[in-house]
Amino acid sequence: MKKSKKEAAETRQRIVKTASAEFRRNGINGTGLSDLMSAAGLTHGGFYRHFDSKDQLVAESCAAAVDSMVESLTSALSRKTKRSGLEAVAASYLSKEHRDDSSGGCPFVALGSELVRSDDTTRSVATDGFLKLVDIIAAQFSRTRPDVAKARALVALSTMIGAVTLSRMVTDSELSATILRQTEKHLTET
Amino acid sequence: MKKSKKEAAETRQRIVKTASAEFRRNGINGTGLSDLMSAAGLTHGGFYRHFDSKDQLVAESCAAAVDSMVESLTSALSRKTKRSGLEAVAASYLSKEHRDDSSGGCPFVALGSELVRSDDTTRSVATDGFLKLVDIIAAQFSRTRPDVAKARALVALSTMIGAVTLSRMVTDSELSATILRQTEKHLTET
DNA sequence: TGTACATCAGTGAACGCGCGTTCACTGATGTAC
DNA sequence: TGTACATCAGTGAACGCGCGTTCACTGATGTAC
Repeated sequence: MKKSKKEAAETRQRIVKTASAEFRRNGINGTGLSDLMSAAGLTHGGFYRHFDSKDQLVAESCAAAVDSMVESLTSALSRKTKRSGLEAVAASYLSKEHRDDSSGGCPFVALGSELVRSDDTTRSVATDGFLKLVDIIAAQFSRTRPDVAKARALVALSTMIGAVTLSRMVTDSELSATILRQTEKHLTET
Repeated sequence: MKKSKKEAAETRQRIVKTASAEFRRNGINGTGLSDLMSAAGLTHGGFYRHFDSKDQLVAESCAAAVDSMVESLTSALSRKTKRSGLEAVAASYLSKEHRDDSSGGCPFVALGSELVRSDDTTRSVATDGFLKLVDIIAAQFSRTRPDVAKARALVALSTMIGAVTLSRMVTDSELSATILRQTEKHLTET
């Protein structure tokens, strides 16, 4: 049953991609390796041919989720439907589509409080990922001193992460929409 | 071994209070009923004399955590060391003390992504609690129209919740401090 | 190029463990007469 | 007020279950000659 090196590498990639979505959908604690491997079309016994532990997969799938987020923001910026870069990012990040797409959305929202309790490797990966997103946003403040731009980006990202988290938590759908709308308005006006 | 009604009520209250801290410290999934009951000075078998399920305790301890947060903000406001109410709230909420006190701090930070996946009862409790905090902050914008004040409070709270979550997640302590400081600065200047 | 053999991706069963929940039991509390 | 009895808070052992991890095994792949 051995697969070729190429196939094995593809399998590994598929596990990471599946995990990246499943962890964001059900949480890290809420996703068992058995379910996860089934979702990737495999049996759970093979997991340890690719990874040393669940923690290692968590770290790698967190990095993958950040990468998809970088792509998403870059794509929102390239469409340029808004006046400023921050407006384009905010419109995309604070959309109902993002709120309703936990498995494809921002890992800091989907996994926020779980990442805080993760091991150092995962938290390092998350920190690097956070800084990547900060840089993308800071680059939009082209007429601002770099350190000020970074500070503004830091705060804008914190605001958006908090807002989407709350918009998902709240049971009142009108309140949920208000949180997104008012946050977008606030970021747009600043 | 039966205890008096008064003692039983005290025990129940003690379990909720302990749970409220333990859930915030280790997460909901990370806190077993057995450990929790030990922390409250009891054996785990007695749990179901007081609660129908773990979920019920989660909901009640979330409400208790919100109450303690209401107290904390009210106290910060009464001290009046700052120029405005929002500044007083921000200074307290965005302090290193709050960042480093997960078990005594804001449940939306400590449990954010877990609350999103909790049952409807808990999410309702969380929603009510969120609105309580919003009202406290909105009341500080006394010279503003009520709906505008509420909107501003909504955004300010989202910002603070996102910022403290990230300041706890990040592995770089300087970055962590920067997130808190810049967010406070931003809220203070607005 | 062809053959013999080592490698190792993937399978499926099993491991110990801690989880939430249940239950028989104890004995002080609270109630009925 | 005193006594007999029901109640039920708390104990400690046990339940089934799913978790992360391990392992013997299979057989196609990759390598050495």
